[in-house]
Amino acid sequence: MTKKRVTLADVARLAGLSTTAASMILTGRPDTRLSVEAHAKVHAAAASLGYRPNVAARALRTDKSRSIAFISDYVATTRFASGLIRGALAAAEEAKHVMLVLETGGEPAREIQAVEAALDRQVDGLIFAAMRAREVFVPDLPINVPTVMLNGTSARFPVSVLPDEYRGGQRVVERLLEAGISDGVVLLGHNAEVEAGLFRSETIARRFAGIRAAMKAADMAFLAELSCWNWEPGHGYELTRKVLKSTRPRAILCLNDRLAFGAYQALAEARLSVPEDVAVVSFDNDELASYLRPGLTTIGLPHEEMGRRAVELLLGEASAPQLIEMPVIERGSLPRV
Amino acid sequence: MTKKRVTLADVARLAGLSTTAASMILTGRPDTRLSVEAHAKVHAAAASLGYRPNVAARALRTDKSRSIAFISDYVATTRFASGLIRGALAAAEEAKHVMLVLETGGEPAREIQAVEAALDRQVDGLIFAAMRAREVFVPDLPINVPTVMLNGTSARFPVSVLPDEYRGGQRVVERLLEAGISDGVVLLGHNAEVEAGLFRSETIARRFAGIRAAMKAADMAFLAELSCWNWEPGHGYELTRKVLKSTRPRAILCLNDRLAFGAYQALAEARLSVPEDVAVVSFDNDELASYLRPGLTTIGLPHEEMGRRAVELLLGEASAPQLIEMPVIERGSLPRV
DNA sequence: CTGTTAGCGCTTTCAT
DNA sequence: ATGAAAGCGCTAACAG
Repeated sequence: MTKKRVTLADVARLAGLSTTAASMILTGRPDTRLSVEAHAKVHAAAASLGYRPNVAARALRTDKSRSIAFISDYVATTRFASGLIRGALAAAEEAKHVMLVLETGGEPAREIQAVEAALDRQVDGLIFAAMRAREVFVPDLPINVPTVMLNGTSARFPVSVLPDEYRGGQRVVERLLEAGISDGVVLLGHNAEVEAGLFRSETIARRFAGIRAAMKAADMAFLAELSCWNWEPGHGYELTRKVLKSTRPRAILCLNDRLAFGAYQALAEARLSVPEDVAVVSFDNDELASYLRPGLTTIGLPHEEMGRRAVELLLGEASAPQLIEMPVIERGSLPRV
Repeated sequence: MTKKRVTLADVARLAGLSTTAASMILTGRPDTRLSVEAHAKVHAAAASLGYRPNVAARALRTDKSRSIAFISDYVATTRFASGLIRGALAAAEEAKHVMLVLETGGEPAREIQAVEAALDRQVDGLIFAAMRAREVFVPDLPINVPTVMLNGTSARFPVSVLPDEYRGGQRVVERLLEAGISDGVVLLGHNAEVEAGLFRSETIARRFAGIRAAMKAADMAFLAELSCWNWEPGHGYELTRKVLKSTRPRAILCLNDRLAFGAYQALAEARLSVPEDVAVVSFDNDELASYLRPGLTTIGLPHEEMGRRAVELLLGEASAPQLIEMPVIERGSLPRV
């Protein structure tokens, strides 16, 4: 159990060389000219002993720990955005880095602890991730490692990765047009404050902006705009039920998939079929979207790609914010003409 | 940016003491008898400089890195079991540890890399987590730190944390009885091979065993057993549709919430209401369960609790496998009498 | 071409 | 009651 680990000195000894030589050979430094024979001996020794470098020791010496920290409010553990962490994990692995995951619940005290815990371990970089894209609280501590904001922004750290919501908003309208639908569209999930960027998320405001811009460009107007504060299935259900009493929309544009889910329930209750009677299109590409019958056509939040990009920016060089394209996920709730 | 970090030596110098004294005071060693004054000076110096210990250096010296590794197949990033990671994260934080998360996709090569990456960083313990509880592949490497299996088992490492599926199986039947339902129950998601423990998961086999035992104890028999290999909404829908053609069940017992989701769709289509016409009960407590109308009563997989327990076992002392209770989550698809 | 030496920042005997 | 010195495992100057 407590068999001592093999050290570089052991390898050097077995190879009959100095630790310096062993170190140089094992780390593959280019400028050094040790004999081919020496290389062979060291590698053989390392292999036979099962040598593994002690990263802590190396970090102490080189100031490079080959690890990064992923600090998030809730995102790490939310179905909704676990894609962020998965993408980040994959990119980190490719770069032979390891990722610490820290959750803060959005509480300042835990934020501080998390940053300190990460910095104390000499991480090579920090990712601040947010469940809802917005200005992220970053504790006012000295941070002397590269930092990127993921699905959020910070005045202090300009490098951020965000979904291209404006373009996504345009796309959903364009997609409606492609389906031959240019009127009778109900907007589900409107909220004036959010649209003004006051709450929830700046990026959602951009989603609205994109939608408005495309509507205007196509000279379209909504048949109705149904407002609610939260975007849960229950709200989608109630609002859709209500609107169906007074009018018969041709399509429902939902601000997220959970609202769409509720809309489906109300539509089914009213014996209206999707997409023949009423088409539905939405945002997020929640797992839900594939469970629905028919599958929900939705503008996906590219979480995995975002997570990956964040790590690449962190480990490479970058200074500009990055907008990641939101793909149209075709499923069947909105056919093409 | 590259302002050098404050070291213990800086603190000692400012306090006018040796690093030894500073170290002892800051780590709060009990047996030492430095003057109260010395304590005050060191703490003041540390605070004014914003001193933070270098964990890598400390780890090198003490062989304790205050970090653990969470190695999983997919679980870290799956909505289904992100609770595992969240619980583990919370417990690690409480114990002032940090958690490395590694994903292997179930590929042996990546498993090996992950274990090596973790061990190279001197982690204090390893958690192997599986998305589906079963015998987990653990690479055949020397592992000299405490290890616990989470939602899985390994012959090599006896400490494991699993849901108490047998008891959960019994509970669902007992709950049906409480609702006054003792016949007309359809089992949705039967699979002979799985039940025999041959595929998918050993724990699911125990779920079946618990169900069977409780049925027998109550002298009940299923009206029908609908088999399928995968447990996706589509299967639940199709099978329910089919069974409704020939019979009218009083209740549907689903092996997971996704099947139940499909069953709801078929029931709605047949204009049968839940729970008045047909009651539904299920397993997992997927997020889905709360979206349904009415909410789905389900036997929850206690992921968060499991993750938490795994870390506690890892950091404390433990040698026995742990069975975590599966709670009945009441929602409305199965009223009490 | 290869080895010696000196730390990285910290804890820990062991003296004083 | 306090400090000097050694050393964890590794890398990087600098000599040979």
